[in-house]
Amino acid sequence: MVTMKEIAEKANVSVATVSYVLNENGNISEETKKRVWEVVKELNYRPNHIAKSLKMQKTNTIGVIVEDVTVFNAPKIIDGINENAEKFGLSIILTNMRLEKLVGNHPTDPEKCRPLVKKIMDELISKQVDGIIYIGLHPRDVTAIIPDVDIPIVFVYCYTTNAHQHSIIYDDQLAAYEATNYLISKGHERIALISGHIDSKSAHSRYSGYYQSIKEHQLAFYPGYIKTGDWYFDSGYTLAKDLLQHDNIPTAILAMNDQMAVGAIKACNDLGFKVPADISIIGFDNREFSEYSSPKLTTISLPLQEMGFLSIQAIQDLISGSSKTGGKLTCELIERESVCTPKSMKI
Amino acid sequence: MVTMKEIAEKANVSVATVSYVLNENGNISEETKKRVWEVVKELNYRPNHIAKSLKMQKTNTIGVIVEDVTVFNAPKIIDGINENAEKFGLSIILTNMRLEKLVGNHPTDPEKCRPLVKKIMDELISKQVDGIIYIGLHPRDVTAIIPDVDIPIVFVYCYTTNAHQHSIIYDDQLAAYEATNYLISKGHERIALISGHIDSKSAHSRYSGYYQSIKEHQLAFYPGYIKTGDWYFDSGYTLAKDLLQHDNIPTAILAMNDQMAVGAIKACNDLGFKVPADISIIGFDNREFSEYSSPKLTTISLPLQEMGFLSIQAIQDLISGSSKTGGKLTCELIERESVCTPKSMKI
DNA sequence: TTGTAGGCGTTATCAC
DNA sequence: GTGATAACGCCTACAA
Repeated sequence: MVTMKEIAEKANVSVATVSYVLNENGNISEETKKRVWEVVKELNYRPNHIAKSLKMQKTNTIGVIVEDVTVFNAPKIIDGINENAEKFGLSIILTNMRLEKLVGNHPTDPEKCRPLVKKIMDELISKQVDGIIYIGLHPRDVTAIIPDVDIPIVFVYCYTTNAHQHSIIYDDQLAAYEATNYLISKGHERIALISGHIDSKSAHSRYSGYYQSIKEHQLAFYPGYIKTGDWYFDSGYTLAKDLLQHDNIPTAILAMNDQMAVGAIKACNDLGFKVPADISIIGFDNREFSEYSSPKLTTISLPLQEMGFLSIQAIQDLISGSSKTGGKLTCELIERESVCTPKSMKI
Repeated sequence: MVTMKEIAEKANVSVATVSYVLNENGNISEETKKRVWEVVKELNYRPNHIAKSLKMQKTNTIGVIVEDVTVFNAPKIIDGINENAEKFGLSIILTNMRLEKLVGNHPTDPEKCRPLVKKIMDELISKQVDGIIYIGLHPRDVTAIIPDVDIPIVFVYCYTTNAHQHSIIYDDQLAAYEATNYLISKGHERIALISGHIDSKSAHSRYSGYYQSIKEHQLAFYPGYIKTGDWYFDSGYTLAKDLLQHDNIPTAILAMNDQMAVGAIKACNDLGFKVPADISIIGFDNREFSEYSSPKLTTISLPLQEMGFLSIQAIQDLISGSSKTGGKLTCELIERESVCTPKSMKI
């Protein structure tokens, strides 16, 4: 490895001078500058960030902890982080907890997770990262999992109740509210809901949004229209069948994720209902496969890339001590082919 | 930040002694060890990896360059990297080139890419990474893109002709060969192929595998059964329609990726052919959505996680100078619902 | 305008 | 058994 010392010798100056010209501070004559730069190019010198970090007590590096990279939200969030990190000249050390492999789809047990997170954070702090971004597997309160460390942390796709830490989340309730509004605006009055696990924060918020819209439009609320699934395809399939095999069939179904929505589409097909002619279906999450269903699924897109992008801004704010505004991000409705005006409304 | 010096003072020993007990080398009395450890716990000391790296001239860190994290292959490869990196005690610095955003789906222009890669590699080398893993967007020769640097590099999901660098790839030809064999074993004799871009290395290899199988089984080779698409859903749809609206309709279609396979399924449905009863369809890549199609798509699974896992092994071999065995990884056939025995064979 | 020297937190050599 | 002390590569007062 070529060092400043070697540059200095070859250019007949001191290391200090080399440092000055490299960092473009200090008062150095054009003459010397030129000579130093020539040697730098010639020897293909690359500054040693490790040494610099040690001296400066700053690494310009952010530790990113992902609960699981293979989960659908992670890549886009990471992409957003990268995009903005580059603008700030920050590097990313990525640690993947592989949580889904470790605990499966079960609710994450704080007692098991905490030591894991603690170990990873200690490691990151040892590496002198300037801050940490923590990307959750699903939206939930992770306060109980996070050890008490003295370093800026920003949570993405999950949140904490610690006031001095920031959380970047999106507005589940608003999204479900708008999805329901959209259905109503198309003329639907009998709208069923296929929910995810009832103990899930998201499911709860999305339900609230649905309910809010129904009430605001003074539509009848049928408890029988609320079905609770488990987020998976099969539950969407069986619950939709349920809905379609009883009296008072709904004209539209709002599913709380795309898997269940696609399952619902299959149920309709199997039972001889056409989507969307006979029944409209709307999903949630805008997963990649929602574009490949027949009909293509109308759904809600989550602001994942934006969340990643903002998390870098937030961590910078935390590091530099400037105050930070909160606020939830909003989702976007993606209109495709699985929703239309109900039959009864048609001319 | 608490340092060894502070530990030393509080424990009434020298820094050297602290170092000895922390690293468990040197001959230190149990007495002193105990005293030092107590202070370490008490002050919650964390070693400074930056200082250590500087001294040891080794960071135990691998730079991972991903051409695009949001592309389907990346998360699983990264997951494999993480899994094995943890076992070796290695950290990962992740850099995302975001290539797809920058150059789109066009063939990557070496003249544009090279400076980009050069910049990223210089940055990584400045950070003193012990080696670099480069994850490609799609399988291709990236030799022209890679600057000449003196650090171990392993390529994943792409390859180079440089002898001193390793590439981790899977066997496209074998996979297509086996997919075709599978169709033939089910009794199919008229098997059409929906190919990707003809200038793609993968498309070429997969075609070879298909051809090899047809020939080995002494089946007739109809050039009219070979259709060239562009990897997207729509091309699968229109090309399958082509195939089904002319004479001598095939009994099975091998599509070179899942998007086109799903497009082909839709074409069959629209034309009144049942999948798989009238026509069998097999895809490639085992994308997430292949599980949500109706019928569920039979396809080829790529060993992505394994490739990531092995890349860490390979980079370690390169770093430690031990020789390394090459060899392509094999894919796995995922049997689902889109293939069955052709009608003519049924009782 | 340039050079000297101290120090960032470690490890390791040598002396005691 | 333990302690000084010199690096590792860089930055930056301060001196010249």
